[in-house]
Amino acid sequence: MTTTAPTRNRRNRRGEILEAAARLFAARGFHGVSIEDIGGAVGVSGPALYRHFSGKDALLSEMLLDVSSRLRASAVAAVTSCRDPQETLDALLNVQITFAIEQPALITVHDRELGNVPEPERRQIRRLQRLYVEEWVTVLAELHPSCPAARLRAATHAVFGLLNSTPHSAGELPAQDMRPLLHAMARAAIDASVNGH
Amino acid sequence: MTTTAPTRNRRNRRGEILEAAARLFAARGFHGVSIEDIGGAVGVSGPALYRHFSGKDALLSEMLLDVSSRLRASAVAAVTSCRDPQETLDALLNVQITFAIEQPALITVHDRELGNVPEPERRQIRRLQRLYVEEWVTVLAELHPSCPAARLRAATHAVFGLLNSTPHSAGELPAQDMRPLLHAMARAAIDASVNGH
DNA sequence: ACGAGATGTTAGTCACCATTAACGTAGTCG
DNA sequence: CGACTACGTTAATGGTGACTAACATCTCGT
Repeated sequence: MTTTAPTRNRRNRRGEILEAAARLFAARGFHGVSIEDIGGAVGVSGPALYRHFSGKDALLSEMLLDVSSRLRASAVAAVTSCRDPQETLDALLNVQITFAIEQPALITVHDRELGNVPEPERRQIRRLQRLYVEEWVTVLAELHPSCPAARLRAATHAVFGLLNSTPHSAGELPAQDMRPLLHAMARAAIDASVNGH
Repeated sequence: MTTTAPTRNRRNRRGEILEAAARLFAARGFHGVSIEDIGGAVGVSGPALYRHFSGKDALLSEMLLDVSSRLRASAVAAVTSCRDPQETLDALLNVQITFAIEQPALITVHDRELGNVPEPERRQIRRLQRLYVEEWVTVLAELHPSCPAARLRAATHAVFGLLNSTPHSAGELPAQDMRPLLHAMARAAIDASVNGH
């Protein structure tokens, strides 16, 4: 019964909370979720959260900081491990697709709730997001040097919108089919965005 | 001086309120905006809103009902006024692009805040949204009869994500360039989504 | 001019919610 | 054995916010 009890019980309360909070924030928005709700979702009640986080804001900050760091880190890894820009672009697509499919709640919160993060860490998250976008723009610029950067940036945001649509098409298609579909659509959209440049 | 005064002053308070509320809801989320905030944004203060709407929920309901009705109506118009499915698809793309570029706040609220609409009208909004999606799926199915409907639906949602990215790439590109860019990307993405079917 | 309706205003009221206080209960380690 | 730490619990507390009440004002149609 109590096989992994000591480790299971102690470890991961923090993680469980972050996960439950992400799901709730994605569904009802930061202000639509109470501390009590989050506690309830992991089986403890209310103020127990303050044993793990200094407050609701801090919880959100940590969540977004974690997401944007991981995205950026994956992008950097993709860029440094590929020779060919084409190959790099594929790798970047896979990073974003994996994230969008495996962590839809986090992706949703990531692009909706930045405004609720208090100032010190807000700046840092924005910085990471900007750097992430720039990884994409740099690769695209290598592939299409004559295309203006503003256009590449707009195209990049559009592709993010496309890929992050997964939460909306929730149960429509199995992940196994969704992945190549998104990849193909995004590739085609990117190619079209630089046509004539 | 008082040319259009009587009409201007009296009429449109309602409209002004809906517009201001849309902007605020898009920026900070339904629960992040107070009645006082909305009133302040149109120069009246707080409870004056209850002269125009029965409550905050009703305000949101009306806003989303209006958006989804307009979208669906435009889609129906596009479908009935075109012979060729290709032409119809172009018209649908233009509908969504126009909306996304001209009413970014409404589009944002439209796909984030449905969860905060109370039950009776929630169902109706969902219905309109579903019908709108089905207009797209129907047209796509005519163009690619062998492609499974689930795949077309997922592709449609992905295209919406792409087109609705405008609020994110806010000032990047002038609307004049944004429009053809989005059109080209969406077209290409759609074509890619049915490749091999 | 007068009463009605439409539109605002300010001062409650009541609920909800983030956060803190004060108080247990285990396990751990000396 | 103790204390120390990690984690929870149930009561405040204080602020905010939706909504209501009571009280103007302005514009009309008559």
